[in-house]
Amino acid sequence: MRHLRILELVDEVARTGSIRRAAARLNFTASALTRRIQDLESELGVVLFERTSRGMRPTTAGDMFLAHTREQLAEAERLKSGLEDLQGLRRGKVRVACSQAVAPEFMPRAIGVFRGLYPMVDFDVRVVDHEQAATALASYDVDLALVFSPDSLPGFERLALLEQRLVALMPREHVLCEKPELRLRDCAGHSLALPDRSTGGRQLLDAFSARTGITFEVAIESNSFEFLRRSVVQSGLVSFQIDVGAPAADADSDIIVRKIDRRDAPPANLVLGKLPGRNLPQICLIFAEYVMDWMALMRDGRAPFENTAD
Amino acid sequence: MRHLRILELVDEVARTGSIRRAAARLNFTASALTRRIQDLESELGVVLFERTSRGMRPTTAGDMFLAHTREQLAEAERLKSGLEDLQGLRRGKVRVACSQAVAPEFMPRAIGVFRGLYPMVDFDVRVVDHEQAATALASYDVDLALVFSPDSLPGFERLALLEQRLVALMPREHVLCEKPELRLRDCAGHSLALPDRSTGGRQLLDAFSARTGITFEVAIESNSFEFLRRSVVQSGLVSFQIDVGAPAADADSDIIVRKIDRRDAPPANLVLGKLPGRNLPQICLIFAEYVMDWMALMRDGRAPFENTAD
DNA sequence: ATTTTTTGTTGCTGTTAAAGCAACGCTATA
DNA sequence: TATAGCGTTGCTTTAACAGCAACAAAAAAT
Repeated sequence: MRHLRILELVDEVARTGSIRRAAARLNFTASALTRRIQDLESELGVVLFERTSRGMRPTTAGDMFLAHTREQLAEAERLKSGLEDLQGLRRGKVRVACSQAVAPEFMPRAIGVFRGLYPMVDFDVRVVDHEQAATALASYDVDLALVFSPDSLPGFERLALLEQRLVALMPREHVLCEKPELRLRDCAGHSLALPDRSTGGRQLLDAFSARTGITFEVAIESNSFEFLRRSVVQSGLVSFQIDVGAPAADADSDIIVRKIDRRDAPPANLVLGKLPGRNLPQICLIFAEYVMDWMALMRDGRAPFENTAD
Repeated sequence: MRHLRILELVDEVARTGSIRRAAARLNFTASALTRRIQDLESELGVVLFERTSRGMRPTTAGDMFLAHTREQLAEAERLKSGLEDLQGLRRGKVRVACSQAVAPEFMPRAIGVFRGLYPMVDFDVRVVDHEQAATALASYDVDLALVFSPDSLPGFERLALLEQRLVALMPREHVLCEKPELRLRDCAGHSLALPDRSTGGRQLLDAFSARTGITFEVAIESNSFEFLRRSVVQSGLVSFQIDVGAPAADADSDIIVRKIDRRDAPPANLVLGKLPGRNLPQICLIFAEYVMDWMALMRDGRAPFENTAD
């Protein structure tokens, strides 16, 4: 939609913080960009950007205009999606922020199957932590967020949630394998590989420590779940993970998964959310509903891929 | 905002149902308008209007686009209002649909005082019945609606309501003046001047008739409250009105006001509302809050103008 | 049945808005 | 002090767009 071009311009200027950088990304010249923005400012009778020697910084008015801009652009996307839906073609782009726990298994599977149904749908998936998810939603960088969050966040409207248990990961030959379910205090004596403090799972562990006084031997700490998982095998450590993020329990896996007793780690939720009050494009709604269905199935124990390990 | 021009164009075409009429209203030529719309259609890859021999009729896609259009235009207004609000000057236009009952007294007073506070604010007030109020809100023709409505309507988000009693109007020398409060059956013997069936007050009367079997002598029926009021004096009839629409009870008035017993006419509400989910421009919010305050005062019996008759 | 009116549309022309190029003044950094 | 990066401006070119007159088709009026 050509008439929304100006909005894209100011949006890009705000994002890059520079006219020249924005111009480069938009295949535009800096001079033309300057003019467009000057025209807009004089038309509104308001200065939108503060000109510093380092670039452009939105003023208060600029921030207001930006909020408006992003809302209108998102609304236009929604219209386009709706019109295409009307023509029978389901297509578009779904942008979703998700936590690391669902990045290796849940999301790829979900999207894979979904794209089998709607091949024209593109995806943009970025892995983030809680705060990043909220800000990405707020700035219309993503349409949906799927994060593991113990309690409700502001700026986050819940669409569906799935209760998640904490599980321990350990190598096949580990002594803790014997019990079908573990208490956290059983793990205290062993060397652990823990996710860092920004993750939801770690917060549960820290809460346990604070409550009971039991401390853990943290041999390895990392912000990469994938790294932690490898460390379980390579270094013979015990790590923790969220239910949905744990590797599939197939026979020939090197990693054993054991659930943690409910009393030690209170249930927390994997929650699918959007920006409050925002109307999502048709295709995003379809995908959201699809994920919600999937989560409902998993809640009922009929997990769509736990038993279909390929 | 110049980039929203195309939206205004399609909006006007849809409203007038004709390119030439729309062009005339927009100080445009029909040829230019045709081109703009053709360009838009080819850009969207969708036909927005069905071309009939009598003019233009929106297609399904056109309706979707129109909804989008009106929302975006309204949103732009909101932004403008917000920006002006930021500069300290409170100005803009408030468009409100109201029922006849509040047209002669309540609205003029409210707006008069309000404009004393915010002189830069323009008003567009149109008198409508219930259904018209809802459609006017839905098509973004008005920002607010103040109507007398017994029960809640769809497409109508309540901001405030004020319980209203039914009152009888009669000439000074009328025999019914003696009692401070009337039963409806007392009025049955007298010649009446009634509002027509589209009004809320009349619906209360009809409900009473249906319930009790008591019928009224309808000497005059009209859709004009002003006409009915004059008829009370000129023809010596008894008429009915809503609390807030009744003439001020000052000493030298020719019209006497008597409340109807609660048992006869169940309380109904004067309600201030907006389109559900819509974000109103700043200035409309300010006015809405102002009216809400006023209604709260009246509910507490401290009516802001019943005793200040000038 | 025929004229008149009204509808949207199109070829052509002039105007206006906007993009690109090169250069300028400025500030922060090396 | 030199350099690199910033937004901005004068000038030229180009693309978008509004207006005029005329056209075809359908409805309304005669």
